[in-house]
Amino acid sequence: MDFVDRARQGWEISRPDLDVSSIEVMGRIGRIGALASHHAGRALQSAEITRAEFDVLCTLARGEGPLRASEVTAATMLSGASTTKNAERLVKRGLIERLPWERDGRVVLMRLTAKGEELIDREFPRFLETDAAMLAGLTANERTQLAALLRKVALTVEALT
Amino acid sequence: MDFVDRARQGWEISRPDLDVSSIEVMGRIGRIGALASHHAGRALQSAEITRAEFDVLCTLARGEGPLRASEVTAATMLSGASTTKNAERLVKRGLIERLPWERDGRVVLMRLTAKGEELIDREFPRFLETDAAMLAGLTANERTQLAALLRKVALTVEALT
DNA sequence: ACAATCTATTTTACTAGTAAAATAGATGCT
DNA sequence: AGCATCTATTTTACTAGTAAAATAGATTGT
Repeated sequence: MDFVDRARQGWEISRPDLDVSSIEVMGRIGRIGALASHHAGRALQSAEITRAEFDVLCTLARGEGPLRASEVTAATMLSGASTTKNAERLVKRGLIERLPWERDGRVVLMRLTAKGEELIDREFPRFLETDAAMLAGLTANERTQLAALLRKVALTVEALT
Repeated sequence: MDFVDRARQGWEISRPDLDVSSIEVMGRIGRIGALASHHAGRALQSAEITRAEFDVLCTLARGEGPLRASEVTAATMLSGASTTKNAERLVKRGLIERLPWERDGRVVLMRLTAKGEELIDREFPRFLETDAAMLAGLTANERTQLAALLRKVALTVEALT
């Protein structure tokens, strides 16, 4: 009995006429996402960094070369204002640097510093381990299947504007 | 090519030694969850209600009878302080009411008003429809499979404290 | 019974995130 | 070229969420 089984049971009793089957997938995605995010947040406290800041660093770490602020905004799914604030905090901590872009003076490029790279080298593998631990209940085959199904959903959802 | 395919490609180039396969599942869960949540938030603007407030109302709607504030806190995964604030806003809008519990004076019970029930009757089916639309790319069989796999993950993750 | 302790919720003080306005640079049209 | 328009980022003013302290009621041990 997971959280969604209990929720579904509740709806069955209070609104038996509704077809709530979509929560079997979407409700679990929301719940697992929130739990995983809380977990990661707690794990990152030792690095004195927030989940959002870690997301920014990961985005930069996996990008080829510096990224525009707007690219970071798109990847993190936060507002542009948030990107400015996160960037300020990360610059202050010496984890990233901002550079102008000579081809367009409006653009601000963001890049990891050596210290930022180190933080990712240290924290990202730990992050991957906790993520992997959450999939411990599945066989390799099930993981592949699950990834493929989620990929289909992701493509549908990303297409909805 | 969804968001995670691009992220994975990035890691492959910048950190080819790391096994980032867990993001195939966990990264997509996070991404789909965030997109779905943004979507729902936008849809609820017409009802002048936030996602968090809607979650509180749904929790109460599917519960049998009034729920304790602490039960709402557990279900929404927000802090107790947030439950107090959300409850205040919802009481002010006449969508819920707070009652004392005679068996324990510390406890505050929360219950939907008729107006709150109406809002759920109106908005929850619309919410289910958008959720269902996100699964449009899957066959009925795939949906069942996906739900079963996510259920396993949910049970693992919920067990991690 | 009553002091110490525990528990549920609220309050306080603060941090993070946002929408909309402001700023500054680029582009297009004549 | 020059003015209107568009675009990228930052600033401002505000809302939502939180941790920790405060409050108030319950429980336990003597």
